[in-house]
Amino acid sequence: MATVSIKDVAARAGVSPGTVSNVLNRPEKVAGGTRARVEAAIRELGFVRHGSASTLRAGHSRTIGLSVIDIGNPFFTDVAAGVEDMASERGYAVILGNSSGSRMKEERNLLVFAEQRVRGVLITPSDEDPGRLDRLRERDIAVVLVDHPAERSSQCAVAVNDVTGGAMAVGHLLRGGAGRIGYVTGPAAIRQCQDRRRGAEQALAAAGRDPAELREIAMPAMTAKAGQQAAEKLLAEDALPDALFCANDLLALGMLRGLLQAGVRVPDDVSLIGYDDIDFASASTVSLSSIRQPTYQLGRVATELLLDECDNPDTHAHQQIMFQPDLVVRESTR
Amino acid sequence: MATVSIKDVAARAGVSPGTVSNVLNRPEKVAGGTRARVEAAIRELGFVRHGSASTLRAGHSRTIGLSVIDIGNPFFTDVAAGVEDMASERGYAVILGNSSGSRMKEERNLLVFAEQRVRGVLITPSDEDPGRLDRLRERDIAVVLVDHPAERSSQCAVAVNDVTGGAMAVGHLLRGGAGRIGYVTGPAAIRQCQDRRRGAEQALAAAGRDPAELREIAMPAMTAKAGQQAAEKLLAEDALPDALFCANDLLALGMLRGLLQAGVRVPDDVSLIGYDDIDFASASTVSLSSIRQPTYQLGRVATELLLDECDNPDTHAHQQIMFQPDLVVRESTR
DNA sequence: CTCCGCGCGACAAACGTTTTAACACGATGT
DNA sequence: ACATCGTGTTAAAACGTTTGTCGCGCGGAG
Repeated sequence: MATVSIKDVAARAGVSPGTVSNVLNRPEKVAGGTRARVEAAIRELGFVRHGSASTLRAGHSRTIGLSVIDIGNPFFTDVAAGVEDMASERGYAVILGNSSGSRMKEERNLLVFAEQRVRGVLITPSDEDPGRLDRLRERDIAVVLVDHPAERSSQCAVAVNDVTGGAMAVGHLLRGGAGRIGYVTGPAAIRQCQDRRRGAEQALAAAGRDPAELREIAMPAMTAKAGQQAAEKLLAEDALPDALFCANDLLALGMLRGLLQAGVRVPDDVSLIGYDDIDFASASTVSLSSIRQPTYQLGRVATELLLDECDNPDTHAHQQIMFQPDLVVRESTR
Repeated sequence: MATVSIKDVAARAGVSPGTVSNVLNRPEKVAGGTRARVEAAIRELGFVRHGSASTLRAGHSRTIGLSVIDIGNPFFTDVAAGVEDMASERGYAVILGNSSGSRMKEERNLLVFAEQRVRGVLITPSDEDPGRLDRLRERDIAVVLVDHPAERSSQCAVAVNDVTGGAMAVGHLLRGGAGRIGYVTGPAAIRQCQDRRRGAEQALAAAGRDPAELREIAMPAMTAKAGQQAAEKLLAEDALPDALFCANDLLALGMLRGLLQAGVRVPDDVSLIGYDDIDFASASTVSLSSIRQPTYQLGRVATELLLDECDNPDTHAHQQIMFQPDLVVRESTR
């Protein structure tokens, strides 16, 4: 039958509703005996607090939103795992929003977050427009950028240095003797793609080469399928580069499949390096060299910053944290 | 400046709050001119409905919960994609809960769902105890089982025939001339593991062999890491089976890595087949034979059933839908 | 013996929406 | 001219919590 409310619990325990609420939210304020009686009543009646009522009255929820670009990408799954662990340690629930790289879907997810009155939002923005985020902040919703450097110092952000990562990747290719290098990337709006390219160009320059040599193959998505299409595109032309740097491992795995199917040998004909070092990178046909990032940590730390901002708004100091990536060499590069 | 409420909108548009609510929920009930005025006010003030207040008063939310066993497994990511697409087409938001195979976490996620007063729950249960689900139903929360057959006809369920799939896999191994066959599986509590084994045994019996021959290697998780550990376990013994059937592709990929590292050739020394046909199965060192399931469809259809049950509780007829799997032969099997 | 302070609970007023019943007002039919 | 009806809108009562204020009773200080 109908839902059991705080009133029913109060009646059963012989106290007032307010006291039940206190037991729930500030147990230390209520005397031991009373508390025990209330807790017993809660258990017997199977009471579960009405989150909406609580949110409505209290003005805020115990919920945070997480908006990612592609939940199908193991990189984001790992981040999400870190977020979820930290959030549930602190008693928060996570609403996940997947933008699939579509600005419209991202927008809609943020709307859902706003409607649910989440306490804060973790977001890996799919483009550089800060407007949406400002609108959230106007609504008293804390925002922490994930895998994206801060746009200003008045906000928290957690990122990994993508320029360094890009330089590591291409530096490694150059040390392997690569001549012409191709950069397989995703939508131009995605900052990670830009930064990794900048790093690649720096590595070229550092080796005394012209950064403009870098041949860019841009795809509309950063999935394995897109990677395979990039391979087809590349093969349709005459001259294959000596080495390919892919902006993430999914692209690289798709590229690898595409190349192998066409009889191109990796790394003998073409060196190939990815980015993210997802689990599957080491399991692929030719195991994939890649750039490793502290993914799970990224999620955990971002969540910690967000919850600190929520729970201690006065003492909170905004932080911009930048992790460093690592080069992982496997079979796909000379 | 606090949040803008329906009252502010009403004042601005010169109507009563009730009318604004009508514009929001039953636009056809309000006259064209008024509606336009209200909509303008909403836009100008940047009003966004307070979901909690709405849920509180209406008695139910526009939210469903999705509880999966391992969001790190691409199988579930695909299911989740189907769920999310269908849900957002129908105006529902999805709260994702990942149980990581832990009963306690599953329990906690269901509690969060209950607190949020989700309209319904999609769940791939991590064990066979129906008690939790009954408790949800008592609270008027619809439940649809995903990738799990119904326990009774008074509920909806969407599944893929795992017995058939298991039989397909082992039948294929037998046709390849396999002698001793090993079954690498996960926790005994997971039904999929049991059913796939039953199918495997049926295939053995059908080939005139003793089902008891099937050598079972059970692991505590169904991840790539567990698969690699299974390989180590197997290699520590004397006699390797001729063929291995892994209960999912992650186990199979881990097993593959473990075997290759030890110098075992696949499929020459050992045939290997997985289950789920995740994207990465075709990209692995030796591309993986597997059993394909209509994953995305599974999510979509399950959500459709759930929302039908929520939106048309009277006319809703419970359905149990069973899809059929497909055999995908690649390089890892003879 | 009185008074103050304090710990513990009760009371009641919100929070922002939905929804029901009632109402105003023209149009329609007799 | 009157009753009837339909359309569009309003007023007000919920929904289940949280929280600030207040009151009670008890122990210790004066």
